[in-house]
Parts: sequence; structure tokens; C-alpha cells
Amino acid sequence: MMVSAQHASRTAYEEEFRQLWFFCCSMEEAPEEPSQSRDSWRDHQTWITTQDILREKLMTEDSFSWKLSSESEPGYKKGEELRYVGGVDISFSKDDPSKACGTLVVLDFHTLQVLYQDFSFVTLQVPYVPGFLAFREAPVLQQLLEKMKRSDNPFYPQLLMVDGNGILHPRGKCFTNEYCFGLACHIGVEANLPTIGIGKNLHHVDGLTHSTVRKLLGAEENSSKEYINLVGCSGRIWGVAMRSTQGSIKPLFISIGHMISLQTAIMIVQKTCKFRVPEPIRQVKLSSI
DNA sequence: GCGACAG
DNA sequence: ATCTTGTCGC
Repeated sequence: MMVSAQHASRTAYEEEFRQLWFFCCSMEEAPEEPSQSRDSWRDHQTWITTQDILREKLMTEDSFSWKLSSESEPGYKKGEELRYVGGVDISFSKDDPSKACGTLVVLDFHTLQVLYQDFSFVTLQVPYVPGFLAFREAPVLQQLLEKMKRSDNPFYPQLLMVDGNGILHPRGKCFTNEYCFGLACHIGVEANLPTIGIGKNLHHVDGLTHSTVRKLLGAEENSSKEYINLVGCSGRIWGVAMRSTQGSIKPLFISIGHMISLQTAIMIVQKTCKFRVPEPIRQVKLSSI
């Protein structure tokens, strides 16, 4: 591919290229067994294809039947509002990194009390590769959701908060920036649920860096804002950096997962934040073993 | 002095 | 992620 042809307008493209390059390098480890690295490449291709397919079903606008209680209107019926908010996460064993525990909780949106909790131990064979977190973590979480749905549990979540990013994600075809599909999107599409991605660290995308965000949050004109848009150098809005607690320094990175708009996601996250990390995620971490 | 990127 | 140390960030 003719990379060096364009020199002037290469910043955004080059960034994509470098990300891909770093990824390629990371897949070439394990030199002792060359066959393994071939398998890694095959998996890599499969992952990309899978993300491409799932992404076609991604919905980036509000798409749910419930309402937020604040917008109760004339035709309002009890039971139509958002009530069951889920949270999913995985914790790992300290001595054996392949041993993990997936956890699912459901909270009451208004009281923030835990209504449901379940977990499942697994042995993970898939490595963590930046940009492909879903292939490591999603299966267990899917199972927990499935189990709950199959048993017709009345607390089955109407919305899911995911410990990881949604749209705020670098995965893409080379030299384009219109593709992105993080863990929250992945789970949302597969479970057909509205999801919100909750990141505690920034995944560098489209020129966004930690220092960029730090400067934005520290800027005078933003000092009173509770959140700021994460605008990449392409102009795209990837999500927001949010001060979930008054005066908190370390922001939360909110991005939409599936079937929800950024504005709605922000509102919901704010309403569920007693501390820096929103309750569904905080509780799921407390529940995990 | 090094290494950039969710968990 | 997890552990640990220590207290900025380029």
C-alpha cells in the first residue's frame, strides 16, 4: 500500500497505521513456537471479521421502550420506566492469570440497591489484546445474561453498564476512522441490550491522549463542567470525559455501547454515581470474588 | 529514561 | 486486569 505517497495530510491516517503496526508487532511474540504466532494471526483475522459483522447491527441512538422517570408524560404507565440497570465485570486470579470470575449484578435504578447477583468461574484461553477485549471477556458475561434470561428472571436488565469502552475504540480498517467497536458495543449487539461503556482509563484513539484530556479538564473555561466531549483530531466525538464526583481529578470515560445516545448515557451514568465509578460497576466489582 | 492504547 | 510503591509529568 502506498503509504509514503501522501505526506501532508497524514496525521490521522498515520495514527491508524501506527496502531495497526503496533498491533501486528504484538502478535509476533512467542518466537519459540512459530506455529503459535500463525494461529494468533488467524485469530486476529477472525476477530476483525467478527467485529465487522457485528458492527453492522450497531445502533447509536436511543432505542428502547422504557423512559427515564424525569420525562414522564401523559401516556405514562407504571412499569414503563427504567428500573433494572445491570453491570458486568471480570476479575482475575492473582496467581493464575487464566483463572477468572465473571460477575453480573442488577440494581434498582432509583434506589441503587442490588436486586440480583450472579457469577461464574472460567479459565480463559484468549489473551488480552488491546482493541479486542471482547473476545476475552464477552463470552462469560454473555452466559450470565443468557442464564438470567432463560430463567425468566423478572430483574433482567433493561440497560447494561460495561466495564470497558463502547464506541471509544481504535479498531478499524487501515486508513479509515469510521470503525470502532469496543466491549460494550460487542455485548450490546450480541445480547440485544442497550449498553454504556465505562472506561477508567483512556484508550488512545484518533489523537486523543491522556495529556490532551488533562489539559481540557484543567482549562479555565471547562473548570465548572461536569463532562467534556472527547473530540478526536478527525472532529469526531467519541464520548465524554466525566468528573463523576465533585472536583474529582481522574475522569471517567463514557462512550455509548448500543441502542443508546450519548446524551442519555451521560444522564444515566450521572444518576448512578455515588462515587467515581457508577454503582452498577462498583457493585459488580464488590460482588466479584 | 522509554514506550505509546480499554481490561 | 493484579500487585506494589509512593505522592507531577515530558
